Amino acid sequence: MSVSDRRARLRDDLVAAAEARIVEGGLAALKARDLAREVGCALGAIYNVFPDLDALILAANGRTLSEFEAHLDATLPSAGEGDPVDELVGLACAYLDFALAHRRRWQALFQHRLPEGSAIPDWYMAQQAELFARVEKPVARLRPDLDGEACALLGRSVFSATHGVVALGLDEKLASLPPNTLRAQLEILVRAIGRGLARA
Amino acid sequence: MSVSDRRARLRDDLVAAAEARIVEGGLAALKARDLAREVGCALGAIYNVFPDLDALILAANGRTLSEFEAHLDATLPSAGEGDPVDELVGLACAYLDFALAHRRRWQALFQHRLPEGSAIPDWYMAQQAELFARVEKPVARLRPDLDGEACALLGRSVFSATHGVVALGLDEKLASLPPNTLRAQLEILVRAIGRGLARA
DNA sequence: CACATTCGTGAACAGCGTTCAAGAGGGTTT
DNA sequence: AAACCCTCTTGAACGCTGTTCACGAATGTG
Repeated sequence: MSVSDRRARLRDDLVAAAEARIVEGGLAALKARDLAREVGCALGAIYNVFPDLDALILAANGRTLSEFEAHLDATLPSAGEGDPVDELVGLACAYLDFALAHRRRWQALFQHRLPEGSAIPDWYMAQQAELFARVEKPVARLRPDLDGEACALLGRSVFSATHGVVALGLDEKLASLPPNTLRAQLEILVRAIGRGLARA
Repeated sequence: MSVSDRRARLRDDLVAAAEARIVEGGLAALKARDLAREVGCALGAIYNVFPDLDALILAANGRTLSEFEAHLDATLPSAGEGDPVDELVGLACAYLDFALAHRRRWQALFQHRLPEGSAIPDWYMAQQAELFARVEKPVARLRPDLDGEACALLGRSVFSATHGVVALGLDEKLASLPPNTLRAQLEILVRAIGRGLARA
């Protein structure tokens, strides 16, 4: 086996182990020594593949983002056909479903902060942008009068609002809501946003 | 000076020092040894006043919440008089203004997580509930047909949506928006929510 | 087969939150 | 005033963290 093959293998194993630790105990449970033991490598070997643990977490979060996009493709195959408001509600519910199904990994997405000053990789930014684009499309159909940039901003805001409702709804620090209640609230709110945005 | 006076003094000094550290470098910059040096006490003395640093952070965050309520009282003195939608927009803008003016302390409010399993103090939950109540009132005026619980839930959801727009709008991980752009988006979205909720 | 270079290794380092045995101090009783 | 007790204060020490680095092994090359 070549060197770069082993490297790639170790990389995948580490990301998988990181995901497992996140699923089991959240971001706080991700420890370098645990990972090394779990994948059967030396402690220092981690730092041959990733510059630091933040980069490893970013890789794991990238996988979560990809999985969420796959989830959207699977549950919302007919995008761009029906009522734009219904589509926004569908996107929001899909977001909630994914958060509920992969709670810890979803939490890790925004719980993780990079140390002051270090930049987010371009590939990660691009993955986030793809998500915003999904929301942007129905917004553009809802408001054909707005230009591209306005739609992009509005799409981001609608995503942000959705995220806020889900994030605070599941937050244990705020006494998290039962899934059914939360889903009902989300639907009410996103539908209100859609209706409120429809006619300027 | 009595013992409990010194204790109270140390407590206040520690919370003030914690706030200063948060303002200067965020939650991550809050270190026990720095605090001890700053207030001129021994390292262990911190743990005579607070069970751990989480409790100290909670105390600092409690002060931030109180300050935000004072900010609301100061900038929105005439609550319950005008258009409920305008009031929601005013609350949202006040939230944004506070977040901009006290960015690091505001971030600390929700960036901080308690270690798995430990409970949030009642006084902290109560302070959060007061905030939700502020949003609940205009929601109730907007929708007199809803009962108290429905209004409480909806108020929480409107707050969550507002928070989401502000939080992701200022998030460096997402390329944070300029304040003016963010304020415009927030106004558009909250107004849409208000209009969308108005007529069921 | 010999060499050069790269990689894997885990002990070591610096820093963290938290603890605790020991000593100092204030409050109460004699 | 003196002796006592108990609480508070102290900072060294503990266990854990992410990260580094000199060293030995292993790989690719001439």
